[in-house]
Amino acid sequence: MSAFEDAVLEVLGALQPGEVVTYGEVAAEAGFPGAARAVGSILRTSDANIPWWRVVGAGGQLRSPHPGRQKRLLEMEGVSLRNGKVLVVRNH
DNA sequence: CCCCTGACTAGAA
DNA sequence: TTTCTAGCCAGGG
Repeated sequence: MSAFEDAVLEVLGALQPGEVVTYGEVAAEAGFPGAARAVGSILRTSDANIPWWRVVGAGGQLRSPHPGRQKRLLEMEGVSLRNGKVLVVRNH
């Protein structure tokens, strides 16, 4: 496991229900600003039990390969969506 | 070391 | 508003 993956998993593990973050934010908080794309790679490959549905693209877009499932999971946690986008993402 | 891929982004057309 | 382009980073061949 790389230090990068470790840091990212830690950040994701700290997320609470209803808390949504963007790929870029996760990368930054993990200490690798600019590695948003690499964060996506981890969600795509990692087998770890991580709350992947709480990670969205910039602007609240659902970029996962299963937007329907993601939307359902988010709404189940009380996150409101509008046109397939999350309204409030943790902003800078 | 080179080249390509992708659950990313910001900015220009 | 939608589409393209050019940077970005970690992985894999």
